Amino acid sequence: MTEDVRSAAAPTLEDVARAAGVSRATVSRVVNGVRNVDPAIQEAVRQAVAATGYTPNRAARSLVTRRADAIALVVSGAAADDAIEEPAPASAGRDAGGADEDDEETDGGSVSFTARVSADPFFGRVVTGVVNHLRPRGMYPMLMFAGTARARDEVVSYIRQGNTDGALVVSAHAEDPLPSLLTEAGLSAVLYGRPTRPVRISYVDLAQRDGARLAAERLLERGCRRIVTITGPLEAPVGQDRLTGFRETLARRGRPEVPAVEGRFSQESGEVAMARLLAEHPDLDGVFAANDLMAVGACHVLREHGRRVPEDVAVIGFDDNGVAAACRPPLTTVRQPVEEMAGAMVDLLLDRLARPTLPVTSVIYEPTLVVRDSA
Amino acid sequence: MTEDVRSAAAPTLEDVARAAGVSRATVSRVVNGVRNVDPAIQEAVRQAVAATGYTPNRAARSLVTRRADAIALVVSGAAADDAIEEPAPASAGRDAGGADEDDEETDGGSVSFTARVSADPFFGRVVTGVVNHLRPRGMYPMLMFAGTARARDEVVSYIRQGNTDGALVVSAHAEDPLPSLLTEAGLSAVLYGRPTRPVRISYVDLAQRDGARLAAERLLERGCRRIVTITGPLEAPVGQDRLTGFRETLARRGRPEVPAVEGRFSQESGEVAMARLLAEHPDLDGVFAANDLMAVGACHVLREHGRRVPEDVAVIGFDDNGVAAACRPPLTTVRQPVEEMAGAMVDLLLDRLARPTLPVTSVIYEPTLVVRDSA
DNA sequence: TTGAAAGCGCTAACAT
DNA sequence: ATGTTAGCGCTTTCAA
Repeated sequence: MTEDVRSAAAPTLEDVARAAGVSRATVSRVVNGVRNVDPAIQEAVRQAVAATGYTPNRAARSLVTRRADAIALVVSGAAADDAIEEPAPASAGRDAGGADEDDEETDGGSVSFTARVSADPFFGRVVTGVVNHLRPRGMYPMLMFAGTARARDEVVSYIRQGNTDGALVVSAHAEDPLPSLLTEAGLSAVLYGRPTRPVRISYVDLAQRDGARLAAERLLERGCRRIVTITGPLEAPVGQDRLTGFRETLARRGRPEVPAVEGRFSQESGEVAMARLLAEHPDLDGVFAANDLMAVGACHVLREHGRRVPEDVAVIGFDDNGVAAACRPPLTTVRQPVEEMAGAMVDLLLDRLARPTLPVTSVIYEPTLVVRDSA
Repeated sequence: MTEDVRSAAAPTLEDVARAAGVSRATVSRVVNGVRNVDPAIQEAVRQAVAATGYTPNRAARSLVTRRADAIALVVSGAAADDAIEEPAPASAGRDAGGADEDDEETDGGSVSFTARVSADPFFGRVVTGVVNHLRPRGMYPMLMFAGTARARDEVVSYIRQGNTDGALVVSAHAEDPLPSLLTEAGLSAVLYGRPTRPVRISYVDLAQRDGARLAAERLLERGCRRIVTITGPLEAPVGQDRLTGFRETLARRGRPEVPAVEGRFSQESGEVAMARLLAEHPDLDGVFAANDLMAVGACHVLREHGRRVPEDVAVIGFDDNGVAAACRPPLTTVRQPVEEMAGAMVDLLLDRLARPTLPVTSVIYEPTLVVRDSA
């Protein structure tokens, strides 16, 4: 009973005020860094805060400020029509032991969506970038998935209710109604990647075409004569831009024809595309895959068809995720500084929240070519 | 001015009460599903809620209930001494373009920690499992990383301040002071994986030794004569348990000697370990790697040494992450139903929060062997 | 520059 | 079964 510091109810502004011999209002001002407070008093308050171990009650603050002091990080991206989603892969029998209701709660589409998300290191990089950049500000993101129309609506209404002050959204590479929904609802949001349709919304993006150009030039330098490409989903801006940039560069160098097969950014889709390209163009000697996962798939298929990488066929990926360095051979790829870009999203959103009048902006990063062994 | 439904301040309990012709308290009761409310009135209130588009203000509710209605999902796990962390890998020059302050804000250790986290699909699976299981309950987790002592302290105090009602913690496979800190602070938490030291805390785990047994039996069945293993970090329970289970089974079958090299669960560490095992035991014909990432690394090294998998050497992994199926050859592995287990963590925590008197419990899942081509 | 006081929207006694 | 009322801890006019 000597130290009544512990386990007592959390100290309030009132307690600090009493300890410092001032009013609640003054303490509040000091805590919130408002000017016009006598330095001496300021110091006294600080002491009292330290002595009492005071820490503001967020709920109380939110109630009056009408801000949540929290932001959402939503991984979105199913097509407008969720029926397009692939069915969950048939795998070995389910294990016993637990919450089977899980399957009922999670609507079909969502399963493959989240599987895709956890399979692509890209999302992990965005998430870590955001979390790390938010941490110094004492904030943590609420993580949400919007893989189905229903989930999307829930996310929007959750945010509308003021549970978060804004949203960071990273689309799973497909046309996505979420950005529009958010802005229409008057909510602050920042995107990773430019929106499909022109929406008045801030975003962070990579100069995709420049990246594709880098890849094309590298392949050309190596003297590749028969170059092909595995694209991303063409209904998404990333897919389009990488293809366009690649083709333009090649065209300018006198190669107007570039065989292309569309992939879905998964390793498997890369394998399928590579097999097809190989069948149609047995003489190919250079491949640009629109992301690393597909490039890895391409390498596997090439090897299985007896082609050596890079001796027979040069391969270049995109992203520079961990898989690129771990691949055999290590993948030459176009690096996208995902973590930094995610950090920029945070800054953009926080700025916007601080001054809502700020205009919508976008920041574009430049890609770099990371040369390893595959090309 | 006709429809004043929109853009007016959010409707409050008061508004609903007025619309329904009852008191605030009654509306509150209905909204919160408290008994003792006349069915007719209940219906009237519901109508009013729908008509006004009312939705509770969380801040106000939290202020009085003293619950945040939010939970934390913390990915933890640096060793007690953060200095142990590896330096960030030296890679190609940094790109221009942005927030360089990021490096100053993020202390050294954290970089490699988060890199490791985003590289292992395991974490992604936990996260998606949690998010998907929480969604039907209208909740979203606040995501935090505790890769350094500082980050860890911030996480603990954030939770202590009542910003979340409890925490789900998944340790990055190493001894971790976080569980103790949390319980000592009287906070509700549930772990993924049993704690290193016996702490009175609920957790969800896999029957690790059974999983290792499955792998051992498979290798034996295939007629492997010289079996080795690449373990996980031995200071972590997972690492220990998988090794112990593996050795015990083999010993019972008359193979007391099992060469083992310790890995760190990364692909690269798997490669290094495999190379060493190959050098020391050129006659090996069966490998059990304590996770899929290391198994993939092992496959690479084996191939580079001219060994065919599975013809010359059989390889078995653990986890059944996406990489296992994508590997060449597809990996035979011990499946851990990570998403389900993450869902179980959610249930455990939510139960605990609902009835704090509930005893600490643990639920153990059974692993299954997924046979593919590598063994 | 500081203090007094009025709520923010909600829940939970308590009274009816 | 329903209503009345007293705050939860904080910010923010408004006076002084």
